[in-house]
Amino acid sequence: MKNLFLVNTLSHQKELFKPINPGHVGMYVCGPTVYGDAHLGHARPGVTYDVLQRLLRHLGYKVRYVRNITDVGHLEHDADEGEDKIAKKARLEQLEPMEVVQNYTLRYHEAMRLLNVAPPSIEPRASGHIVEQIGTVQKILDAGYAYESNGSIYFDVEKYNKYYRYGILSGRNLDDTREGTRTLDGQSDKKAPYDFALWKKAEPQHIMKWPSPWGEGFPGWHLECSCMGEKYLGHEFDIHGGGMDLMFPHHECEIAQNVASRGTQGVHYWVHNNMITINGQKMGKSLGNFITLPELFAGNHPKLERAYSPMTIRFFILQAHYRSTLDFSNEALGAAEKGLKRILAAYKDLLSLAKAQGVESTIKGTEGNPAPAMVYGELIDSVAPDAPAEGCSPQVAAIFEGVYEALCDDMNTPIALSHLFDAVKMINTAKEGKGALSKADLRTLVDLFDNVVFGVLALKDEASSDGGAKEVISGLMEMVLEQRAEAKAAKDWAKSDAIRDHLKAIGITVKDTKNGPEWTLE
RNA sequence: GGUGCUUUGGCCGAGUGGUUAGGCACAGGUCUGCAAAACCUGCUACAGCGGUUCGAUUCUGCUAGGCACCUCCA
Repeated sequence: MKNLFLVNTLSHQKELFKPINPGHVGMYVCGPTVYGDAHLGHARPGVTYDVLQRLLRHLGYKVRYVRNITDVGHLEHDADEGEDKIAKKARLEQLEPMEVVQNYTLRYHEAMRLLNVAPPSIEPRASGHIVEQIGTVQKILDAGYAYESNGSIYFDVEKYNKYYRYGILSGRNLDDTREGTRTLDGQSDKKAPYDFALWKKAEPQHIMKWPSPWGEGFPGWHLECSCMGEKYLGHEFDIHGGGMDLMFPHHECEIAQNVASRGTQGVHYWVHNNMITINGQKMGKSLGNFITLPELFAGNHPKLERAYSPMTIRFFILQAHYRSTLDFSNEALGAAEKGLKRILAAYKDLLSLAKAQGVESTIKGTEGNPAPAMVYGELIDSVAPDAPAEGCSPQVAAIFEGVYEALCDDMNTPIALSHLFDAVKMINTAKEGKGALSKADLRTLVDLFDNVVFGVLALKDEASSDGGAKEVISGLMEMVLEQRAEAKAAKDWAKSDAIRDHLKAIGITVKDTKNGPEWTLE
């Protein structure tokens, strides 16, 4: 099994990944708060941790991937006087809170499906784990790290910090936090401004509330991840992922809660993805500068010159390292679209070159689009081979090694892609008849594309996934191109160009090659 | 104010103490009835000023700009 290295936020260093239980990985990722459509920023962790779980599986690990849905307890503005986000949205739209949750959860799932993000093994909801959360609050109270105040329970950061370090993840100490925390107007029930709510008392008019030993209320936001992580992955588990903006206070609080309730930090590797920016600024809800995924796919947003397909978005994200910021622009997305197209076109050529030498793809799925199944446990058919096929050329072997080395080096997808583009060039050269690829080379490359491009990076050819209609179109195209060939043979250029132009207008591009015409849809 | 990160060619974006990232765009060429694609060639950058070094884009100091978190945010 190849060694995987990950940058652990706890140490700020690249560390060799060693799972708690050999061969098994428990991974928890903070999912969305479902009170609005997912935007481009949400696509980043979606894709990043999708690649991570696919990579882990491809490396031979059995993975339990938990990604939550936050459907309650997310306070707005501040933990004191705030209002539950879901409840507020429900009030505005005159809906049951769970209607809002259901609607946006389904829309989130659809956006992730389009991005070819495989569903997690478990997708727990905060509202379904109220009992567990009350239990954790009680444990923290019993341990003496929380206090009750006016029907709410707060975490006693000051006391916790006496025995442990609050700020271990984000690298700050309590004094810094003390200085930086604003003095909030209005009466607060908290002893200190940096204390955070574990359980919040619900006002009579509050619509989302549950009974508890401390009266009717709802859980604090940070609590759900502690509880659900523990419930499904155990006291300690391997990887916890999320956006960098969640590092403080969310993940910091999570660690404090874990230590206070179960005596362990709970997580071995903290992985944080960076933000997507627009004009150099973070794309975020509060800034109002976000573009939702449905808007991107449809092209209906003032900042968009046109629509961009889900795979373009996925490729765009993969072209940057997950820990770097990534700046949105129409130009960058256009470039991503072309690059992706180039890789997919090369794969088709690779398959025909390979077929000529009796080498076939071993991946299930339709030819030219072996998109892996979206079913848990069936993401990737094969485990990463240790070496390229016996007898392959040094150049191809170098690509093989380079791709896996990059992926295992803190998921360096841009470097992996750069090696794959080297392969693209080799394939194109071979197609031109200017270079030859041996049977072993072809075997190595086909496997590499199947395993990495379609398996781990999970790109897919969106155009050729129409199923039944595809065969009808193929038949029609054969007929049309025959007509055009006749026109060409008679040197009736006007007619042959007219056919080509007409096809182009309906989204079919025809290219004349040495081996006859080729066509692609969209 | 506190903490941390960052500044790469027309754009996006990797990386390194001395050797080509890659993609997109652009220019010239090959091929083609034309077009497209592909291939070949060219474009060779690392904010500014010092320091360490035989040598720094890469280490270090300062300056300037940018960003993130400290409040909800992926």
